[in-house]
Amino acid sequence: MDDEHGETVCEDCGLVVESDEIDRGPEWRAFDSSEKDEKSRVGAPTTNMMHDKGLSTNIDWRDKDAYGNSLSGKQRQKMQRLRKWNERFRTRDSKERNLKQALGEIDRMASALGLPENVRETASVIYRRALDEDLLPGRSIEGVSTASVYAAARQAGVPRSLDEITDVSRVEKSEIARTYRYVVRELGLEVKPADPESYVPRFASSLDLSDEAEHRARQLLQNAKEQGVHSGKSPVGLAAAAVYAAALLTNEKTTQAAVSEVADISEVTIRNRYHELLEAEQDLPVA
DNA sequence: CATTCGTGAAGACGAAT
DNA sequence: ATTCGATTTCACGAATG
Repeated sequence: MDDEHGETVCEDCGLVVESDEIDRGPEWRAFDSSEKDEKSRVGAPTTNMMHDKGLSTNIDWRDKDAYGNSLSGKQRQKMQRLRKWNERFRTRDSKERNLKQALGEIDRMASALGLPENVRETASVIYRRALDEDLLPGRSIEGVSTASVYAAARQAGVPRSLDEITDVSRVEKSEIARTYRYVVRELGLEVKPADPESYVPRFASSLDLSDEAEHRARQLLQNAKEQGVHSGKSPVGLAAAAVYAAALLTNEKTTQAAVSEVADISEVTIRNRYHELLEAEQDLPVA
């Protein structure tokens, strides 16, 4: 369990046990002149995710030690080497500034979405690569940051829907989607279509459903998968339908409206899908 | 009364051209 | 850049319990 970000999250499945707790941390700083405040100021302070982990240093050019004494020849050479390296980092200043800002955003969004630590790290890595490959020009830092989080969450098997991502991001959905596709393609990232099953725990949890129902939902999905019932269908929709169907099968009270609410999927879609799921279930008797 | 179900028109998206 | 096909959504009314 990890509750350092105000949420109690199951480490391996990403299930959010307690969600609406307060993430106390300092107010986030202003980003730039175009800072459009309003929504989502829920970021936790970042220490270990700073762009350089707080290790950047300034090295004086004089060959004196902290007491003002001159340095020996050996020491002097050592200092030269250090300066060289330090300078090397400094010349990357513009990129570093981007990184710093982007990582802050990534951390903020991941925190707001209750994503585990490893996802943030993955997102950071993706962003760094994007930066290294000069994918930034023409695209907003915000957009790429968001896309990185989206991709990272999917790769880690704890996907968040595009809508959920959009809620905590500062850019529009269409741009996120566009940037995401671009980044995935350019970086050759391997992201399989989201697995509907990975949404199940979260939905079931939000609806207070039994473990049995949750398990049932998974079965329905696996079943559907084998029969190729999905394909072109929204993974989130399938997950929502499976959860609803499972609730019915285990006689637990839930309405389409409730599922629709937590999954952010229309009732109509849930209806269509869960009919398909149940049909698939019949054609293939439980093994 | 609440919930579920089905429909048809409209929008969004991806693929193909 | 536009067109096409499939999917999802919205709004509504009917049926079900």
